[in-house]
Order: sequence, then structure tokens, then C-alpha cells
Amino acid sequence: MARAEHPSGRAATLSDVARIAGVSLATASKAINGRDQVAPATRRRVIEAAEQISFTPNELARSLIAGRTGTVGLLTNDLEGRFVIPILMGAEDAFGAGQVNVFLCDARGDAIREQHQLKALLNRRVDGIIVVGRQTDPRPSLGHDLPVPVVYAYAPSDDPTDVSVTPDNVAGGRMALEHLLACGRRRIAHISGDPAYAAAQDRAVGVREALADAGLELVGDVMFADWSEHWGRDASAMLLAQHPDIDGIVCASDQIARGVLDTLRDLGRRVPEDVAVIGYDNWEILATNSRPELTSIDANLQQLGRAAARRVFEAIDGIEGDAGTHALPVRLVIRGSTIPRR
Amino acid sequence: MARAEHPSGRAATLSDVARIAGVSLATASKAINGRDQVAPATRRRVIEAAEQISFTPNELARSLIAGRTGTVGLLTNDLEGRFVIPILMGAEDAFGAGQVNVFLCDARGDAIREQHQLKALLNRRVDGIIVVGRQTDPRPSLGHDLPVPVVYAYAPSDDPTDVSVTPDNVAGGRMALEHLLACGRRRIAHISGDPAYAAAQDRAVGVREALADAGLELVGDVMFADWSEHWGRDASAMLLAQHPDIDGIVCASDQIARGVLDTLRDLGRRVPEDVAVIGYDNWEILATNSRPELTSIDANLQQLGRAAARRVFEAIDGIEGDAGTHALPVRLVIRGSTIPRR
DNA sequence: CTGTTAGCGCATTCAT
DNA sequence: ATGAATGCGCTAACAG
Repeated sequence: MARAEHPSGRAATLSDVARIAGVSLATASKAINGRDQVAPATRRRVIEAAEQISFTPNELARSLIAGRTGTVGLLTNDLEGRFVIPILMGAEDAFGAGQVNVFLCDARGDAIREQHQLKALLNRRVDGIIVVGRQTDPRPSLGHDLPVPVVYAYAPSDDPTDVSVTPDNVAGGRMALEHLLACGRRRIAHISGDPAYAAAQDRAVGVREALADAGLELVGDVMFADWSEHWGRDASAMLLAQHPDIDGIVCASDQIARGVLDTLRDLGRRVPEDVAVIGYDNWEILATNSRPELTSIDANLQQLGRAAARRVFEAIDGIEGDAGTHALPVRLVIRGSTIPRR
Repeated sequence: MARAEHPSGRAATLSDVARIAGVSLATASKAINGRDQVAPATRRRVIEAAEQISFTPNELARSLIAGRTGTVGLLTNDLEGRFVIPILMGAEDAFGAGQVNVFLCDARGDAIREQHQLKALLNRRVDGIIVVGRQTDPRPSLGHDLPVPVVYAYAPSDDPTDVSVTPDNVAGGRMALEHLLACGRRRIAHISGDPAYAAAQDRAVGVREALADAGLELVGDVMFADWSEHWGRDASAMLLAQHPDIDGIVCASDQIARGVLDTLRDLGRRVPEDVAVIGYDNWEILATNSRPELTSIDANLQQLGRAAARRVFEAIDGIEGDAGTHALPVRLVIRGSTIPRR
């Protein structure tokens, strides 16, 4: 097994260093931590001794004294990791690599399990917690009687006195539609996903608002069903049968958009010349492999993670962030499904 | 901010409990930890006191004494999280939820960053480390002079004296081909991905072996390029132009298979009646949304995670696992692209 | 059965 | 500039 037969049998401690350097424990501590009350020569001896036995300070002991651990808990229900990974990366960015470490727990949508994980995180004395959901629908608050700050990411808390960061789906719907307008489209339909999702409703609101601002109306009703490619194929077939003259389709997910592209191709409609199609989520595996590649709205999840981490940090440092759900800006990623490649 | 104004100002400690219950620190400890040398009545008093002030034991202090933390580091380079999440879930399964917590660090393919993360994990005194790569090619070993056991998952270590668990790609290639044989196919081609990947080479080996065992030969050469849908579309077009009579295609990834399905559809070939297609990875988002749905090989990543966790555990408990790369079994998932739906 | 004592590894007083 | 002593929160010896 890849376990070192450490000469000492166990990890080196500061008192080992002190003994080798011929100084006291206190002096060794000061030397290692760069305190200024130690003679340069002494410091050098201590540091050499430390290197010699590969001493690394025990963060457990440090944390016990400091009262803070430099760890954060990431509590997720996002099984597929589609949302949690970019958020984790953003959090690592914000915390600074190696400065703060992240405990990742997956509650798997089970409230009991979530309570267990939460308790375990608190017992380990994390300095803060980020809760990540896999939908943008509000989720139950963990409550306020926790000894550490909590920030909700992607799925906001249902308690407005909590701090939540979530992508701005209304703005995303609006942005998608305005892009089609900018591409010269006027007869635009909207194929959405599961109507039970806040994301579906919010994006539809943005689409409608932007259309109204332009003095236009949606072609047909918003078509709700589920988030699948199958639905995208079926919905677009129905749509084109009823409204053969549409020239733009806003899809509420990239999966739906993939299905739409399929049907348009089957029906001999050119994309984007005849019909421009825009997806949502910018899920690269789907968006960059289609024919043509898919213009999409990106939720900036990594930035969302950074924002969540920053707010946790501020709270740890005692800075009162403003409570409520903060809708963060999204981003348009233009590809061939709305603008022809040259 | 969602921080409790904890009445005491800080978390309750065991001595708070002891004081309230009117017993000594040691007795409180025994009572809480279910030791048997304490009178039932006393235990009840202590537990009540603990609940009254919501005492939860400080794992830091416990770990400091025990010499083990009940934490494991998961060091990954898998940016997209496609592999690391199922592995994390498997690890949580094996460890038991809440028993062990996992530090997840993303080194982002940067060796320096990896060293930083590694050091941070060791300073936090994780009991073991699982290293996850995003390819099955061997990766540099972390070395043997670490104070904790290390197990490599998905990407094996290049040092055969390390412990690695990785999916059996040769068996997977073989399994894919044998399934097509079982479906009555005889004129079979293989469209693979980037030839620089061990996964591509290994799967091709399995395909060739199984063909040879059946006394057959591959139609054309193995076609290598990259892992994209684009390549799947192009490769299958070339393939059908040269060998119009093929009746089965083994694809080395689901993305490639999706492209192949597209081209077959464009060319008017029925799947699976005319040509059976099998993918690889069982990436559900791709496999379950295609027309028809895609038969695929699943690498059992969650099981891989469990295996890695189990081996880390055994090593922590001093059980010497057998070093080397362990190829774990994969699994066939049959859908409509090889067998017609009834 | 209960309490006293001694640490786990370290940082921080406060003396010298 | 250095070192002895104290304590972070807890468990494990022992002694009563």
C-alpha cells in the first residue's frame, strides 16, 4: 500500500522541530509562523530543522486554538454535478486554492440525509456553508439557529431573510429573445420545459416581456412539457404544422433545442437561415456538437459560486450581507444556430 | 445574515454540559459517548443538559486525540465532474453518510496546484486520499513518502506499486462487440476517439479480441480521430461509402454514437434494423435522448468509487491491499439502438 | 460509578 | 530574544 513507513512512525510535531533546533516550543512556533520576535539565525535553524523532518503544522490543532478551521461545507442535492462543480470551482477561486478547503456532501434530495450531513459539517466546525440545489425553485431554509453563516446557491432559500444567489432567469429569457430580435426575427415561438419549474416560468416571463417591449406577440402559446430532446422534437413538429411561418424559436433548455434542431432538419428547414434557434444553459456537450452549433444562455455558474463564497466569507468576517435572493446576470453565447458561420 | 446570535456567543462545550448536569468533565464525556461506566440516571441528566444547550462534540478536538479525523481527500482533475461525482457518491456510500467527510479539491490539471492541494489535505490530517483523473491513461504517482494511503481512481498511477482502480476498457470493448454478435451482426466496424487515449486503444483491443474469437474480422480499420459527434457523423459517412453492407458499429463514446445515428438517419438507414449501433460511457443525457435510444457500456463509476473508498479504508486500518491497477467490471445497458423496441 | 490528572499539537500570554 | 506556563475541547488513564 502507498503508505509511507514514516521513520518516526507518526507525523513530525513542532516539539520534534524544537528539539532538533535546540530551542523551545514557543520559539519554534514563532519562527515557523514568521513572528518578528526571533533572531534571524535562530529562525534559520528552526526552519532547517522543520524541513529536515518534513514538518507540517497540524491544522487541527491550529483550528482548535483559532476557533476557525478554514473549511466550508458545500451541501448539495445536485446528483449529476452539473451545477455543483462549477460552483465548487468558483468557490475555490474565491477562497484561494489551499487557503480554504471544501467539504462536499451530497444529500441526494433526502431531507433526513441533509440533516445528517449538516450536523456532521457543524461538528467539524466548518466556518460556513453553501447550499446548492439543482433547480431554481426555492428550497426549505436550514433555519437561522445555526452557528455559522449559510448562503444558498442556484436554488434560493424560501426564507427571504436568508442570503441566496441564483441566476436571473427572467433576464435570460429576455436576453434570448432580444438576440433573436437583433437577428431580424419577428415570428418567434417559445418551447419550454416542465411548467412546475420556476426556471421554466421565469424564462417565459422574460421572453414575453421582451416581446411586449418590442410591440410583438408570441407565436402560439408557450409550450410546456418536460426538458427532453424528445419534447423538443415533438413540440417543434406541432409548432411548424400550426405556424409554418415562424422564423425563430427560443428553447428553455439546450436539450429541447437539440430536439428542435433535429425536427427542423427533418422538415428541411435551414437553421439559422429559415429559423433561428436559441437554447438555454450552454451545456457545452450539447451546444457545441449540434448541427449547427447552438447559441445559448450561460448562467455563469462559476461566477455564481464565487459570489456565494464571497458572501460566506464576508459573513464569517462579520460583515452583514443584505438578505434576500440575489439574481445574478447571465450571458449570451452566440453560435451558428442564430447567426450563419462565414 | 443567517448567523445565529448564539446566546452564549460561542458554541457549547462539554464543560458547559458538565457544569449544568452537575458532574465532572470525564463523566459527561462518558455519558455522551455511551460508555458503560455511568449510572443511568446520571447519563440522562447529562444528555438532557447537552440537548438543552444544543451541545455537539467538537470533532476537531476528538480528532486531535484520536489521531484520525474521519476525513478523506478527493483530489481530482476532472473539471466537468463527469467522473468525479459518481465516484464521490460511491465513496460516500462506502464510508457511510456522515461518518466520513470528503474534502474535494480540483487541481485543474495543474501539477503545482495539485501539490498545493495535496499539502493542504495533509495539513488537515485527512486519513486517506483518492486521486481521480479524467482519462484512463496512467498519471504521475504522488509518490510513496506520504503519511496516508492513496488510491487512484479512473486514472491509474503510473507506479505499479500504487493501488489503482480503473474501469476495464478491454472488457468493455469486448462486451460491446459480443452484444452486436448476439444481435446477429457480422459485418461490424469500430469508430473510436482520440488514439492518444488509452481508453480508445483498450476498447479497440477488446473489440478486436472478441471478433477474432468469433472468427471474424473488423470491417475496415479502426477509425480514430476525436471524441466528438462531428467525428461520429463524418466517420460513419466515410464508412458507409466504402462499406455499404455493414450491419453493426461499435462506437468508443456516446458522443460518437450520437453522430453516427445522425448520419445513418440522413442516409436512410434504419437503426437497429439495418445497422445496430452501440455507444460507450452510458452518459444518460446523450444515451436516453437519441433516436433510437442508445445501447451503451456503463463504467460503473459509482461502484468504482466504492471500491476506491473501501481500499482507502482497508489501508487506513492497516490492511495491505494488493498494489497495481485493478480493472473493474463494466456493464452493458441495452436500449433501442441495438434491439428494436416492441 | 465518579472525579482527578494528563495529554493530543499548537499559539499565545507573560516572565526572564 | 527566548522559554515556561496556560489553554483550545476533548478522551483516556488512573485513583477514589
